Amino acid sequence: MPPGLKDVAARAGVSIKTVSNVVNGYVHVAPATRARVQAAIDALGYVPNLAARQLRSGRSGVIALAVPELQSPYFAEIAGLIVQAAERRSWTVLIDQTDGQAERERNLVAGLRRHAIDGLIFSPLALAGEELTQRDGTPMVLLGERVWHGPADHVAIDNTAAASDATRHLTSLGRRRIAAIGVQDRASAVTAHQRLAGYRAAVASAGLRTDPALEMPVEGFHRADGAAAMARLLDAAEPPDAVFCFNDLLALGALRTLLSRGVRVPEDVAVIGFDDIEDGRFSTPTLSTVAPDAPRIAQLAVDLLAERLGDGPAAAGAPRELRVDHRLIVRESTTGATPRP
Amino acid sequence: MPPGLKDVAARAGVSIKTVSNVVNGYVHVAPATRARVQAAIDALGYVPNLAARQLRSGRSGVIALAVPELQSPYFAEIAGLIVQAAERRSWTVLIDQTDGQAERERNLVAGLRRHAIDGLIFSPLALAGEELTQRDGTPMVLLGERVWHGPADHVAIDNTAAASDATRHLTSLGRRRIAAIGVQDRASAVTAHQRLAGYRAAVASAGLRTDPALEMPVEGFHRADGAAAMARLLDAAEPPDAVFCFNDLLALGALRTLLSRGVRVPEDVAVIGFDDIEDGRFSTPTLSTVAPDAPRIAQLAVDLLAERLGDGPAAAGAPRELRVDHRLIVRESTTGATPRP
DNA sequence: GAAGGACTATACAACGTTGCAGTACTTTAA
DNA sequence: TTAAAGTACTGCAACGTTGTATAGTCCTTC
Repeated sequence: MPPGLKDVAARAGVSIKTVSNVVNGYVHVAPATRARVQAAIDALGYVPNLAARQLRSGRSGVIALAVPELQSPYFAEIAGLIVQAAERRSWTVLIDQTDGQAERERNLVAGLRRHAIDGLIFSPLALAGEELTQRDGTPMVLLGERVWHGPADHVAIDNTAAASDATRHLTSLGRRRIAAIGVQDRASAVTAHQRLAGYRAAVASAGLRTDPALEMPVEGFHRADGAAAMARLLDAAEPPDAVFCFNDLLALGALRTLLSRGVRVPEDVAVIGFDDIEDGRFSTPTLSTVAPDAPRIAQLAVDLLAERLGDGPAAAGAPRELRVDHRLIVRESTTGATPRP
Repeated sequence: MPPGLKDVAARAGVSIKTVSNVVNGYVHVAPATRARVQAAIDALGYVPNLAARQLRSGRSGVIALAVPELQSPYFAEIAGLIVQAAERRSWTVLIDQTDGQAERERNLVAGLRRHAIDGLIFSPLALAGEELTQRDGTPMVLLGERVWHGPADHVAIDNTAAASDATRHLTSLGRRRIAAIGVQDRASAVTAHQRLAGYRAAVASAGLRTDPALEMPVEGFHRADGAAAMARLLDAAEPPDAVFCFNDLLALGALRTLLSRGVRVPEDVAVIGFDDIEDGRFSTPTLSTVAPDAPRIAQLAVDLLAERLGDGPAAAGAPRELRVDHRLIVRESTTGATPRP
């Protein structure tokens, strides 16, 4: 049985409440008393019981982070960064994997964990729009989604602009038949819609014709999906001379198909991805991509949540929409080999 | 203010304890009463307060998983699998990233989270041996480490045998100068030591001479470390004709260096890794590797913890050591191109 | 026809913590 | 000189839940 305030109090010869005051850094405690209590705490190895503290205060010090899947390097990176940012506020992060299942996402939003968490940082995949209304009062910050006048704060890059940047990079290299891999029909696939819109805009503004045959739908956003989509593109009547993939995993899959069929990258087909995951820096060829400012996304998400959780005046305001920078990273898959590392 | 048992009880016209009994599925509740209580629960949207429950029962329903880093695909996969396995027992998993820092690992073992978690699944990197003694009573299961008569259960593959299998695959292809990438000096790097031992054993049993110049040390186990180590090998007087990398990330980094220098894989240098991460199935060439039975590792770790947490007789027994299977996966990086996918 | 058992429901006390109110003493201000 | 303000500490209640004890009812069974 681990020691409680009671045991510390008995050993130090003070009341329970005084020990509590010492633990919580209350100012009006005589130095001598404080030292005595602290000695007892150290001697017994007292650690506050968080459950009891939460029961009293209503705060758990735990926030949840819900992502579609941790296996995806981009989400793994975001998760790591958010954990770091939360640590600076001495919060613990509970990571929830939704696998993109609407049911699980709905549970989260409905507040399944209710009492257990103080706030939620959520990267939705299956849900969008009004479905994302947090039913109970738990503060929520959304990642990577622009919810149409949604009730929650959110942090995201400008997906449309970023997709345009990537596509424009391809047109600026003189490519004429530029394919897109990553199209999704589902109304909730907002990110895919935005990237498609950005792609189309850039294609059109380069004076090229958009061609439905070049817009490849995918089931998921994994390497296998990218590989399969690329195979279909190569088997078509008029194969593309460049591909914009909606994330790096798709791009790496596409790369695999191209190389295994002897298609030269970037000479025959240029490839650009999205996310700047580590894999793309070591693939052959290395992968051009669009890099969101992930550390900033993480920091802002945690900061926004902190504001909502604070007791200050900013706690309850209108939902805020924060935009984070992105930048184009040019590597071998679009411009060819660079000098050896 | 969310409703509590009290509110449900008032609405259903029963005592608080009866509601508690319904919630916990106690059998001796009259069907009519049960229905009335359930209706009240649904109407009010009652959700049990986990903090209060934990305070009473001492159990939080949360286990912690501590891994060096989530960015590493292997750990991300393990984490996902453990979360799934834990879910079947309706446990929540709190993921802790140690970044391989001894200080953080010590904190975990010392029981920093004490009251908050029921058990710990731990993949140590910086700590080994007696340092891994769990100070407070929290049950712990270790992953991937054989702690010398350590006090905790652990689950691991036979690293030495697996490393031998990988190396033997290279010798069986007729390779004569086989390098190893991933050597680590630190006494706590048990996994690296075991894989090195397996490598040496296989080299020796093939009648080849072990050569210190072929055993490449690394700082970490990332792509960049593999790339740098491979560069050093290629710059040496007698470059190898095959490389066994202690994990797939190192191998992918090595692959990058080889290909960017125009070295053919596997014709000039064969490469094999360890872990079977998804990246290796889509790299060019695809990566031969050793695949631990990760789902089984996850399942066993959770099962062991469950036994320790159970009130049954098995709760307190001698530490157990469970061995999990592995298998060799041969792909292009050792045997050349396969028919197109 | 009475004793024993199964069934249904309740009351009360804890789990460990903190907010609030209160006591006793000391210092400052009018 | 006395009221007011400040300091140092204590005691009690409450957060929401569940284990134990208890009490009444109904059904067996000898």
